[in-house]
This record gives sequence, C-alpha cells and structure tokens, in this order.
Amino acid sequence: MVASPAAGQPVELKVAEVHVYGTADPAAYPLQKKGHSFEFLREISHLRVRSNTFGAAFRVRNALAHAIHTFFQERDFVYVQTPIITTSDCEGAGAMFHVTSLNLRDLPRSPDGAIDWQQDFFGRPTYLTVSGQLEAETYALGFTKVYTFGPTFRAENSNTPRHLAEFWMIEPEMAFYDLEDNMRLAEEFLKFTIRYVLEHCREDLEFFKERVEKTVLGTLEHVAESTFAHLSYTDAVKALQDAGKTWEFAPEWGHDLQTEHERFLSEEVFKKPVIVTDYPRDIKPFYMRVNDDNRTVRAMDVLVPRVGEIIGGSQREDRHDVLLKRIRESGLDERPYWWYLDLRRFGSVPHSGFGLGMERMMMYLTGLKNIRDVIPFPRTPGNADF
RNA sequence: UCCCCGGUAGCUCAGCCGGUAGAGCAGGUGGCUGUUAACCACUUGGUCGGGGGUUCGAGUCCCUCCCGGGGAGCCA
Repeated sequence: MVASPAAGQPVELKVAEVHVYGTADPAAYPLQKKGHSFEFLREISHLRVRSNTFGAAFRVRNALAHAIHTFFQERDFVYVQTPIITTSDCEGAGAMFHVTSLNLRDLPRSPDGAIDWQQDFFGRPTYLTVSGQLEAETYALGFTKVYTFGPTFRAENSNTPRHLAEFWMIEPEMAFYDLEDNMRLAEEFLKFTIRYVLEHCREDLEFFKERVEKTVLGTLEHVAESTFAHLSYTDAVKALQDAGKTWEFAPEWGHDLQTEHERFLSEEVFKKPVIVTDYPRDIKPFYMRVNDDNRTVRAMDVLVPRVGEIIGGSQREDRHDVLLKRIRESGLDERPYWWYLDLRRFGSVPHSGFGLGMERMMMYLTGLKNIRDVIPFPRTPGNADF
C-alpha cells in the first residue's frame, strides 16, 4: 500500500503478485458496474450482498442484532429461546403454517374421514409459531425480565412491502411492569438501538441518506433525542375526526385505526414516534388486560413515520377469571391454554411486554422501502428461493 | 385476497391509429488511457412473460393464467 497521486483516494495498492482463485465470466455475471433496481437484485439474492446497498443494509442488520442483545443484557433480562413448533393453533395473530411428517399423498384417516392427527409426529396438529409471547410470559414469571429474539411465521397471503411470511421478532416480557413501564422500556429500547447504529454504522447510514432516503439520518438523530408522543385511542379518534380531512375510512370509535390514520398521526400531527394506548376491548386479543371501564384494554402501539406500526404491546390480563372469560368470549377453546391460565392460578403478578419486528426496525433505520430488501432471503407468498 | 400499474436484448427503457423490433448501458474486437458507474470506433445479442382468440396481418386489440411494483386488508 502506497500513497496515491490520484485525486479522491489517499492510498492505493502496489501489487507484487496476483493470484486468481475463481473467475467470473463477464458475459454471464449479472452484477454490473452501475445501479441496478432492487427488484432485479432480489431475484439474485445470493449475489446482491456483494452490492454496496445490500452490504450496508446487512452490516446495519448485524449491528442492530448486537444492539438488541446489548440493550437487554445490560438491563439483566434473560434471553429465552421459545419453541418454533407449537400446538397453540390460535394465538390470535393470523394464519399458521402446518408442520407435519405425514405422507401427504396417503393421509391417515379416522373413521369419519377426517385426518387422523394422532398418527402424526407429535400426535396432534402442530404449526410454526406466530409469536413466542405466551411462552415468554411463563419465563417472565420465573426470571422477572426476559426477552425472545427469533424467527416467527405467518401464513397470511399478505402482498405488501411491509410483510413477510418469515421474519424475526423481539419480544420482551416483564413481571411487575404496568403499561406505563412497558411504554417507557419500548421508547428507551428504540432510542438505544438507534443510537447504537448511529454510532457504529455511521458510514452506512450516510450512504442510505445519499442514495436511498435523504431524511433517514436526520430523522434518526432527531428521534434519538426526542420524547415520544402519547395519546389514548379515544383521543386519537377524536383528533382524527376533528382534523378536517376527508378519509377513505372515517375514523370511528370501535374500529381499528386504518393505515391512513396511523400515518397522519405520526407523520403530520406529531412528526415523530407516537404511542397510542387503551384500544377498544373488542378489537384486541384476549390476553390484554381489561381496563376498569370494561370497554378498553391496556394495549399500546408505537407508530413511526414512514413505517407505521413498529411495536405492538400490552399489559397482560393477570386475573384468572377475567382471562378465562375473555378466552371464551373470543370463541377459543380454553383447554390448550391450561398452562397459560395456570400462570394466573399460581402466583399471578401484573406483567407486560411488547413485540418488535426486526425488519420493520431495519426499514426505519435504512430508509429502504421494501421489507424484502432488509432480510437476507425473503419468504413471501410464492417465493422461497435460495 | 381485493383495486390500480407494469412484463420488449444480460440491465434500464422507447416502440404513435395493428403492417413481423430500437436506444443507452453491459458483453465481444480494436484503439486510447492514473482509472473511480472512463473515452473513441466497430460489433454480437430478441420464441416482445405463458396459453388461447380476433384479423389478410398482433409487441400493439380481446380473454385467461403466471410474475413484478404500488395501494388496501391482516399484522410486526
């Protein structure tokens, strides 16, 4: 390596010997010395990592993973590996993938013609997990503070730039935390990981600012120092109704917030992350703690500009009788939840937690607009190549 | 899954009212060159996403399927 006389570079290599390990036919090699579309590069996911954008993206992803563990480990959380194969067939988070070792061309049948799952590997229907939350709760009641960080699966036929069939989720769960503690942790967590990436991936973030999304660096620096906005679902609906805007779907108490509503709140009203709390009971899952008004639950969604919902969490229902009632109200069979209900029979305590999609966070950090570009090998309906 | 837009050379695209295809880049050859997504000249390269239909004739019009993008729903 010697000083370079050329402009724009401080040093250059003075090569003594060159050994070619593997050649690449230039007529067949798909990567060129020019900008390629992300759609094209996605078709060659095994080669796109050699490009500058994806090199930067996956360095940031690595730093984010490190930041996640660092944040929780520094705060005495215990890392729990929850199961990937599960028998809970309705955790309330969407369609699931079946896991089976049965011969699909010759399925065993019971006398009434239904599939005889007793002959399957686990002796009953099993699925890929959609969430480790329920299992994480059991460990939170043993260790006080835990977190999961692993893959989750959704068999939804979602075709959007924000959904994957296989994605990585972070789910902290804390005993003795109420919703306010939960929100505090979520905000601290987001700021910590942002600061970590700002500090360790400066060059890559500059690259994203220049080539992908010019607001990304400024937004991150701003968010790392700002205080998140808070408002209740009820106030959010009121604010939307009073906004003097024409909506495709009119905001109305009892209906879930639409994407256009969430974007309006985070991008136009507050221009920073917003935490919306206390959603109507009837549009949220059974495990969220019912408020004293009996109409709302202790839920919270963190909405960020550009990405939308990045975190969903709640204080959990810790009262056995209320939880059982809610499971039944939701039309679920309580029997598979016997162990979950046991947590409320044997030393129940208030506890809370949230789920954060790693890829959503990646989109926020990099400014990349398609979730398929922030995971090495994206799985989406009709696509499981590589 | 629903709505909208798209699929033409390896890549990015043009192709008008239907008359059987072009550019830039890449590749090849030669030249030039302290280059940075170099420059000059020449040049190879196409089942126009698949199938069906209308027509004397379809990249172009119609039907259908597949794939991609955007929006919506589901959510993280």
